This record gives sequence, C-alpha cells and structure tokens, in this order.
Amino acid sequence: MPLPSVAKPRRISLLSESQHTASSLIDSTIFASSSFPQTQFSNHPPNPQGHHNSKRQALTFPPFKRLVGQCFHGAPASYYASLIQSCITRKAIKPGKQLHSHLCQMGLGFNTFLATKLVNMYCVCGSLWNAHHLFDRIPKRNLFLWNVLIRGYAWNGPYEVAIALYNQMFDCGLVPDRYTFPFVLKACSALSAIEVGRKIHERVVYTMCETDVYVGAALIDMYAKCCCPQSARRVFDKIEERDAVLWNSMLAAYTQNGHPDESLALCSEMVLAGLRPTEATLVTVISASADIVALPAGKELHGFSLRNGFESNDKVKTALVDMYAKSGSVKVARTLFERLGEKRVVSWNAMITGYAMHGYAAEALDLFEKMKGGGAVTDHITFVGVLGACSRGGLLDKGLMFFDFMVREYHIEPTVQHYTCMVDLLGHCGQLNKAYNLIKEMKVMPDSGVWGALLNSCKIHGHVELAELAVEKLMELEPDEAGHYVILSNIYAQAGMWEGVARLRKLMIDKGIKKSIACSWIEVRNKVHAFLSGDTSHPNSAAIYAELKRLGGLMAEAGYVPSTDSVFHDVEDDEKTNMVCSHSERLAIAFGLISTEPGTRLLITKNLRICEDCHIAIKFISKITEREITIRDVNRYHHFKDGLCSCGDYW
DNA sequence: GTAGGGTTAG
Repeated sequence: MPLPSVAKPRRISLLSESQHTASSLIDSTIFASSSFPQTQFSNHPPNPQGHHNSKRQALTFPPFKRLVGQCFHGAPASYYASLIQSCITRKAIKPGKQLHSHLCQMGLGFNTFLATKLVNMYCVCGSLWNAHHLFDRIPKRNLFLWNVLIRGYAWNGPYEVAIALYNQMFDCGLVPDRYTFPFVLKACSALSAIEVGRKIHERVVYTMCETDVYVGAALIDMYAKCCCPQSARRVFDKIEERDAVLWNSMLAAYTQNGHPDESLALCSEMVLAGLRPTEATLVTVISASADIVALPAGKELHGFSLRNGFESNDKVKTALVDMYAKSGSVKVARTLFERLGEKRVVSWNAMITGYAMHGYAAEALDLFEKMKGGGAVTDHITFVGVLGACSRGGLLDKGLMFFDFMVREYHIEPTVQHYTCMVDLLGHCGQLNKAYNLIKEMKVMPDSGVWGALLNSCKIHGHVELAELAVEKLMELEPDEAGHYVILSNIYAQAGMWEGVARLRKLMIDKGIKKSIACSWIEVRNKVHAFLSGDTSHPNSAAIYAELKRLGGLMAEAGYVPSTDSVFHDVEDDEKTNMVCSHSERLAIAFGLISTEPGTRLLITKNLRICEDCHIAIKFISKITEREITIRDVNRYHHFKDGLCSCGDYW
C-alpha cells in the first residue's frame, strides 16, 4: 500500500480536535515520512538488507517526539486512546513505546483504560513480554484487560499461558464471558488440548454462551483440531441461528478430519438454507473435493466460483490448482496456476506437490527453480514436494543435494515427512543401510511412514534383516495394521523362508488381525464405480474379467511376467478367478477401458498402497492401450477401510 | 470508551 505523501508534521492545538483528526495527525506525522520503512507496518518480517537500521529510525522518530512534547498536556484520555489505536492499526511498536513512556511521565501509565490499550498494542505487535509486564503492574484489572492478554497469547503463544491466565481469572473472582471463550479455545486448538477444551465447553454451557455463533465457531474449530468432528457437529446442531462462518467452521471440521464427502453434502445444505458461500466456503469444499478425487464435484465448484464473482480470487484459484493437480489434471492446474495474480508459497506448493504426486519429477523441479528465481518464500512443504519429486523420479543425487540445501541454505529443520521422502529415495535406489542410518540419525521420532518406506524398500530389494527390524517397529506403532505382516510374509516367501511365513500367519490368527480390504474406484460419466479385490458384484463383472483376461494375453506378448512374490496376499483371490490377478485397481482399470472412449485418461483411486506387481502391470496396460492411467492413494482416509465402499453405493 | 470466530500445500 503506498504511503500518504504528507511531508511536514503540523503543529497545531489539538484540544478541540476530534479523535479522528488526532488520529489523522499522528498518521501523517509519524507514518507519512518517505524515509520510514514500509515494512515496519506490514506483517512481513524485517528486510534482511537492513533498511530500517537505527540510523534511519532516528531520522524518523524525532517529529513524533516533538509532537508528544508540545501538544499533549491536558489532552483527554480518548485522545491518547486514538493515538495508541493508530499504532495498533499499523503494528508500530516503536511509536507506541514512545507514547507509553510519555503516558508514564504524565502519570497515566497505569490508567486502566489506556493501559489496556497499550497491552493490546504490545500484543498486536507480538511483544508479549511487554504486554504481560504492563499487565502485572496495572492495579485495577477488569475482565476486558484479561481478555486482551489472553487473546495476545492465543495469537502469539505460548498457548499454555493463555490457558493458565484463563484459570487465574477465576482466582481473581472474574467470570469469563462470550469474548473470553473464543480466545482460550483458540489456544486449545493450537495445543490439541481436548481435555482442557471440554472443560471450557462445560463452562460455556454453564454461562449460557452455547448459542453464540462466535463461541460456537471456536468450539467447532477446537473439536476439529482435536480430531473430534462428531463433537463439533453436536455444537453446530445446537445453534439455530447460524452465520456463514459457523457453516464454514463445520465444513472445515469435516474436511480436516478425513470426511470430505460430509463436507460436500453440508455445503449443499448451507446453500439450501439460503446462505451465500464465501471465499472460505469455496476454499474448504474445493479442498474436500480434491481429497475425495471427485473431479465432477470439483468442476462444479469451479463453475460455481466463476459464476459468483470468485474468478479473480487467488485463494479460491489456489484451491482449484490443488484440486486439479491432485486429481491428475496437472495441465489444467498449471494453466490456472499461471493465471494467478499473486503466486504465494501455498500456490507454488500446490503445483509442485501436484507434479511430484503424479511422477512429474522434472516439471516439479523446474517449477522449484522458477520459484527460487522469482524470489518467492520457500517453506518446509515446498521441500516435501521437491524431495517427493526426487523420490518418485529416483533422482538420488538431486534428492541428497536438495536435502542438504534445505538444511544449510534455508535453515529448515527436517520434519518426519522429509525423512520419509529420503528413506524412500535411498531405499528404492538400493541403499538400504544408508536409509536405515538416516533413520537412526533423525532428530524427530520416526513414525510409521518412515518405517513403512524402509519396509517397502526391503521388499523391493529382498532385504530380510532390515525388513524384520522395520516390522518390529511398525508392530509397536500400528499393532493392528495387517499390511506390515503381509509385506514381511511376502519377503520371507521371496527368500524361501517358509517357516517365517507360517510363523507370521499364526501370529496374525492369534492376534485376530485381518488384512484390510483393498478398494479402488473410478468415475465414469458422473458415476463412481467401486471395486473390492476379487469382486464379482459389479453388473458388468463378466465383461470386466473378460477384458482382464484379454489384457493378460497382450501383456504376456509384450513381455510381462507376473510376480510370484505375493503368495500370502493373492493366491486365494486369484484361484477364485482362474488365476487372473483381480486386485481392485485392475478391476477398476478394466471397467474404465471398456466404458470409455479410446484415449481417455483413467484416474483410479485406491484406499491402500498399490503393490509392486500391479505397478508393473499398469505400465504394460498403459503402453498396450495407449491410455494415461493415474492411480491415487487415499489410504489416510480410514473410513474407506471400514467397508463403506461397495459397488456404486458410494455416492 | 476499548475486544471476538472460520479456510488454502505432503
């Protein structure tokens, strides 16, 4: 925003001026100076080139000091309040501090009204130490003051202090009000502190604030961040007069907790209830449609946003880039990405990770270079995309270089996701010991994703010892997940260690662990068709199996040799279907081939990780049929594993 | 006389 061009500070009598004029004066006096750095008033971090060094600030502030010294004697508190407000609006802590010091000289430093404004000023500027220090010295603390400080901590952290202050309020005989709750609940959201959050909810009910939309939205957000969407829904249902933000909060609660279908359905209800979707509504539900890989729903939302004046909204457009990229339409995503008015880090990340997800390693890395060249801010998610691209593309040297680059140049501490990419990359390239050493060096606790990446690599390279170690860790982290046992069993089978296969099978029976049912689905002409492994319930089942058999013959001619390593997993299903491998993704592909025009791209979604043999088979099918086939895992959505997917019933 | 809530990448 360009700064106003008033050059000289005016010297006038202020006592008869309105607050608005006082505010304008301080604006023009302090902030109009062309030498004052613009970044001082923005949310951006200080310029590393040091544009606002002490010399420049010294040049800027004297006019304000003169103003303070010459004009303020006898001014009413409301006048000072408006000056502090100017500092708050511009997040200008230095003039604010000067004003604070002046008020102390005038004996107004602990005036509750003005001091509360000053505490707010320090909070808004992120200087919680100053805010708290002043708070401690104010003799008469009212509820308003407590709320201001709690809000400061809820915005800036440490969040625990916001909760501690909330508890201290009671000791001082104060009762929280409808303003207190959203602040303290925000701190609970940040900490995922569900127990504290529930206690606060009890207090909300006790103080009859449950139907307030602001409190309600904060409660919904708290339950959403604590992975309790059902509790969020109960709050939502109790509020009769709902505004758009309340609806948006509930939509986000569903989207964030892996219920994109519920989010889309609720959005329809919102429109039927007569509410106009806002930017946040669209961003949330477009994100939901990306998670569900429901391209028709996503396209519909794209159309809706165009018709309702969001065509030039960059946040909505970024959500669309993400949706198209995740759905495999990377070209459409790129076109939209290029049309963005301002490319923010989120937009770059959506495009880079979209490329990485679908194996376009060169495009992802090329875009990353463009991002760096344009001087865009880079964050840890950018590197999840970059390292993911290297991992998918088998680019070992580049992956190692970027990992090093991220730590040394960008000072980004690697997260568990970065390590997962690196273990996957090293492991796939056969450097299993290096992958294991990297896990041992990790500063963060390795999760099931990291050990799973190592286990998968062990399967590819037949490394029994490390696979046993990885499964041992995975059994601790996810004791009921059948997939880990199955993979180890297959590794034993590959190595001819049949006693190991038998031992694992017994272990699974003893523990009562059943393997998850793999489900894949494909959308053809606006209808979703879902398939289970070995499924024969589809009306076109006979034609699907005939197509699979035909493909099997063509693939054999093209040199495809089915892998025999998956004995534990596959033989039972395949015996039922005359030895045609009928994994769910292959059924979905066969159905897609007989139901769509030649040349149509096929997008299959799968709820479990695709096996290596199907990976190879799909490459053959793609080559033979000249079709682009994309498989997307959505295995993070647990509800797909609960048997909800049956043919055609999903919608 | 001062204050409040939601959304965007793997």
